[in-house]
Amino acid sequence: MKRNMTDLTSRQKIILSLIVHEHTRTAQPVASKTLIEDYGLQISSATVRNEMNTLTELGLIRQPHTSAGRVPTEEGYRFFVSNLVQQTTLPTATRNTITHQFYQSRRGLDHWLPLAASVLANQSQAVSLVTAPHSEKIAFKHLELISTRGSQVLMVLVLVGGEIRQQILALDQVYSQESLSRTANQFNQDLENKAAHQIEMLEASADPLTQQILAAILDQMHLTEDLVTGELFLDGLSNLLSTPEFSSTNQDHSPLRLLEERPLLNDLFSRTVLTEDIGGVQVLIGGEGAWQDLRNCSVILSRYGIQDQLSGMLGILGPMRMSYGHAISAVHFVADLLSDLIADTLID
Amino acid sequence: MKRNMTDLTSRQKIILSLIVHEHTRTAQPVASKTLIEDYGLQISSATVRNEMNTLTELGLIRQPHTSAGRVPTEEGYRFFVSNLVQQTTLPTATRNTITHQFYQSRRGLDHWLPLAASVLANQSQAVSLVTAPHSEKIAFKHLELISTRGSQVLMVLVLVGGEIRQQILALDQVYSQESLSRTANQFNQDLENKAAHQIEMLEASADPLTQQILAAILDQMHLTEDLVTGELFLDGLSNLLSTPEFSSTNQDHSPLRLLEERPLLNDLFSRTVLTEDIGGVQVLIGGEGAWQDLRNCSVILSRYGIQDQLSGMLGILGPMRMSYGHAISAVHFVADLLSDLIADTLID
DNA sequence: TCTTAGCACTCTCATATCGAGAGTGCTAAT
DNA sequence: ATTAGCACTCTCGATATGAGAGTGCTAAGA
Repeated sequence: MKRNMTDLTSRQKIILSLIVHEHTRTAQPVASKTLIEDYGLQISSATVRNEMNTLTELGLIRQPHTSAGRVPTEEGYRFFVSNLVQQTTLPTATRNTITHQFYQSRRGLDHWLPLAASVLANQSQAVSLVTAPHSEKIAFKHLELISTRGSQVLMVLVLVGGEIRQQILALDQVYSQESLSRTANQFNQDLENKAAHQIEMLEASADPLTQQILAAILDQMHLTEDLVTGELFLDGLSNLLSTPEFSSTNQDHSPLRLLEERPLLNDLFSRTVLTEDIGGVQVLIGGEGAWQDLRNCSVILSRYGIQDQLSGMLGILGPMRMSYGHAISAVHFVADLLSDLIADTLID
Repeated sequence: MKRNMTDLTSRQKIILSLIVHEHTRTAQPVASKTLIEDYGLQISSATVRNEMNTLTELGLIRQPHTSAGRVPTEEGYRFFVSNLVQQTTLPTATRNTITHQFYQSRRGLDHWLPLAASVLANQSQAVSLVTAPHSEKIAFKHLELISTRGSQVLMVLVLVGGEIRQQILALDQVYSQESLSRTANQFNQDLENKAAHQIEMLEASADPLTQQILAAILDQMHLTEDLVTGELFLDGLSNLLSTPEFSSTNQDHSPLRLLEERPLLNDLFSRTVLTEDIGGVQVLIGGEGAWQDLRNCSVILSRYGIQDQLSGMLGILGPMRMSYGHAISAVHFVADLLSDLIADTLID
């Protein structure tokens, strides 16, 4: 039973908003009296209680026990996020500070991604996660073969989009750096911008070195890989742990399992933001029935990068009681910022 | 007041060992009766109590309150680790399983390091941490310049040891891939195996492209960088959190701060294993007075890699109450294993 | 019909009390 | 030196109690 805008009077919306806001602040059930005192409502507490009753019947809030204040339910948060949350943009000062940090740091994803994680964690006071971006269409850009010791060779493969793969190859015999370079250059001429299936259709060479390298290249390109095979940047773990939801005795660390187990993360990503276009922010409240581990958590995710070329995921994971307005803005802003930075340095 | 082997009778040593063992198992204070019942000691509980008294006076164990069993003190653990811990090698079956996992996985650090972290976490039931290895003497091995878009160039710099640095350069004008390759090849001939200070002494070139690239190379090589600037692999966080020490209400998440803040980690590393030769395992119990954050934790660290060439750190962080024998063996074994693997694929 | 003052009612939480049980330290006997 | 026996101490869970918070309901007022 999905509620929409029109099911609630504007006063009910205000009260729900205030409950969410106050509960987010204090982590305590919210009493009718608190509402009129702290927010200066021009109605009596009895009226507020009546409205609360209605909201409770609608399943948007609940009382932990008979004589306690109210707490938003999962549904309540969903309604709030869908219909009531405002301020979809970060304060200008904050935006400037963050932007500054990015442009001040050394150029390159290896600095930007941890920074993004750190910014997200600080802004949201939750755990942040950022995956390295991943080429969407995997195509050959450049190859380099570096002789190391004996028959061992370091292969550096650059894909269109800028992803770099490295691998140590044990070849059948010792080759000179010269012949390695010659072979690499040949590949660079022949394979530029070609995808794996195009490369496979090319005529096979008789040269054993070429054969071995080609096999390795295709091998690397076929590692279509899950989204989070690459690096994953986490930050703000202590934020999550110091939250009352996790400190209380009824310990439940299952949300953290999600962060440690790549398959779970992959599942989460592929069933949410992966289906979205870049730029859209998705909010998952309480696991949405699908992720038992996220029972008491909310996740805010976005894809970033360049559509159809290079993209990654970023987002935050926090207790269900969180500042959705701010958190969503932060995720949105950082995703856009990273996308812009990547666009500036895209390798195509 | 440092105790050594000879300060304790052999029976006292046995009792201390048993207390450590039992407490590690149950996380509870150990009673004299438990000891004789569960471990079949041929003496009475009263005798055990007398010995316990002595050990208490020596500061090796303590009682949480008047009528409770005994718990090892920090000092007690230190004595145990220094003098009593046995079995410095993992069971053969375990060793084989682990080795198999490594040789079965795809070749390369990017697979080995996370695997090492995972193995350590599983074996120790604690948090594991593994840093990517780092060249000890930074020297030029190979350079590649790849034209991307406009005046932007992707620079891939391979250092002796196999470390790969990449950077996007914004050059003063557009250069053809051909001239980029020519310049790169020139560098490859001139700079092979040279360290930064040797490169600086070379005669400056008048060519603007060469100048820009050289500056970027030196810039990268001068990033002497802290040890853990590179990737850091963590695993087993949930192990630590599900431990009674962390679940209890007297929450203290400070140990986790250590894992999130690079400067702290750097400090820890540089003041411990960095001073050791590769292969030695260091055990820090209760922060050893220097790290307040580690008050109730123990850390077992080792350096791995190739002496004077390429090395990284790995280890575990767990509650002070841990299976030191097993944990130390695990750290030792994984470090050696990684060192061997790296030796096989070293780029020199 | 909507609002609100007033009040009884319920439930939590902090505090105090209590007894059982665990485990010790000590003493005296072996 | 060891140990049986016992008094003693302290924790911990159970039980009781009272204050206070917050509600729901009722009846009066707008």
